[in-house]
Amino acid sequence: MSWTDERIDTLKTMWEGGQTASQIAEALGGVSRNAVIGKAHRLGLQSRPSPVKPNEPAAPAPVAAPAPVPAAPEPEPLVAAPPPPPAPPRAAAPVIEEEDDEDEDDEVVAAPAPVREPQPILRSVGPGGFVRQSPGEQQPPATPAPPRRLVPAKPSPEIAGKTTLLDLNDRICKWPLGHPGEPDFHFCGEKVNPGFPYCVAHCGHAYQAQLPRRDRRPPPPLPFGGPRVR
DNA sequence: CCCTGATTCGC
DNA sequence: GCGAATCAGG
Repeated sequence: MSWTDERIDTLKTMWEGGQTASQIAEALGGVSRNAVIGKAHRLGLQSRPSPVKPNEPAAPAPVAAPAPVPAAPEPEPLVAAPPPPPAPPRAAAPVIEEEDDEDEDDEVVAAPAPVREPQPILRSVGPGGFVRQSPGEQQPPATPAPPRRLVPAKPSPEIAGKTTLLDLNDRICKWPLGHPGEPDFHFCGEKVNPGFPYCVAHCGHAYQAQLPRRDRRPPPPLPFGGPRVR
């Protein structure tokens, strides 16, 4: 990944908006926290209350004086709807993200976490084309009116015979094929390489020796069938 | 441990 | 210019 104007812009906006380097890195995708910090400095964005460095006086302690909070937490729209000013969310499909995949999970089960998103909320789109959600912006699961009776969901025909999420266990390869949300999204399902979450073949893709940079070869194939093409 | 940003330095 | 490694504080 390179620093395109667009990405630099996102970096600036988020950095100035008070997002942490980690958050920015994740939003941008394909870069590390360090990369973000390094770039921020090179851009002259420097400074910003560092937990390590002593800070200028002047500003009254932000911690002791929390801003008045509205009685009820305002429900945040699922899709970023930042007030007029700041940059719009980056809705564009990801462009060939390199490495970095990390665990894209956790997002569903997140507990009530302290909201720490001050300003504009920029989000990225995950490898599967889904919109990422920060832990702080969970929508309490709406409790829909219970249906009159529950009918067992029948698997779509496309998925017949495929390894679905529900079929996963410790012994079968969890390498995803296709894109989450699509009707035929499924998992490899081969017998795993013992001790690994993937079969032998997919382990070959997932784990690669860390070579000196100079000697690194091709961009590793991505899980999720690669970036979505629209 | 986790997190944070700052800095260094080989590439 | 880039970012991993490292440092140092919370």
